[in-house]
Amino acid sequence: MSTPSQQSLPDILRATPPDRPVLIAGPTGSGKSALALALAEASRGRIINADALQVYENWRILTARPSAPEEARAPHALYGHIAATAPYSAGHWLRDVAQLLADGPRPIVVGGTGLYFSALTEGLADIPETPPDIRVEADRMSPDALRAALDAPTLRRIDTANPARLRRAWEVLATTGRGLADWQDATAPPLLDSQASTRLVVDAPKDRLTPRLAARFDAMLRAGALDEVRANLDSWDPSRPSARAIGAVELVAHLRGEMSLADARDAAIVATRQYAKRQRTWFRARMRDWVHLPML
RNA sequence: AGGGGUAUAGCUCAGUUGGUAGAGCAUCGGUCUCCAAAACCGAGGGUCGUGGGUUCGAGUCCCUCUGCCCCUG
Repeated sequence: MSTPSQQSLPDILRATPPDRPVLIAGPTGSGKSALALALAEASRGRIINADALQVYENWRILTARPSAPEEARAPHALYGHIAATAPYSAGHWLRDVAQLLADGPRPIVVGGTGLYFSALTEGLADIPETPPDIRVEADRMSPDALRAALDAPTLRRIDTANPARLRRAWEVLATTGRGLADWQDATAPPLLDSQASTRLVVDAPKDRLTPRLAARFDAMLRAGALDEVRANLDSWDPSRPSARAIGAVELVAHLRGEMSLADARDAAIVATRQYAKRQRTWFRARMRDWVHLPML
């Protein structure tokens, strides 16, 4: 990853008082982590992870988590603090962040998970966690059955063609007895005041990012990604949230002899590219009023 | 060299008794208030290897050539 130029950093710092929170969003491989680190070093801030997969303890190489030497250069939080077997979601993350914002050095929230940033700056309905057994039940139900059980306001609001959204809505209704739409209407103000924080998006043009993503995956392989995946092989469970790391399923398939390394590599790179596209779409549509910086 | 098979979208393949082509994946665009590196929605893309022939009409039948695969020498 590239280091931010000496020119843009002072500009950013000048615009941000010492205690002002900084948010840095950007697609994978856009160099946002390096920017965050430089900023944290220069302003004695604390880097807070906003990436759904970098929270898992078992993936360091595969999720491009900051290395130990990098973590030593500035305080880091919410990196690898969750066990591979544990459930985690936007709600967990927001609660973790709330504690970190309560006190401590200036927060520099950096990551690529758009939903986490939206939860932080726009709010997230404070819905109780769904118990595992309810979730299992939802997984077993057909889309039609889920639809039939939902309340009208929620059905009107969600994408009823999306099984994941149907399941989520049903889980909320089943555990709380209250419709998802109703909960969302009661969403409390966001944890972070957008006006009182510096919000940055690193724009990464497709033409420049695509070759980088391929090179980065190859670098991960050279850095020992296969060994990292091998260490997860015995307890591998594809249904776990931590199993969603891009490249994990592909490399597991290869280690099990179901796919050549070349095919696994290609598939992982394709998945990475598709992910970056979704991130770009989110940032473009939902972060219009953020400050957009060009990728370095 | 002889025999057989095959050649349809970027890739892997479907195309019924001849009526000017479809799918999955990829690509491109979008949606998304908690499994979000997830899930979902939409769009573009093919002179059907070449040249002839039969026919009102050929991806579909016949012949030529070319490429690839298998078998035999």
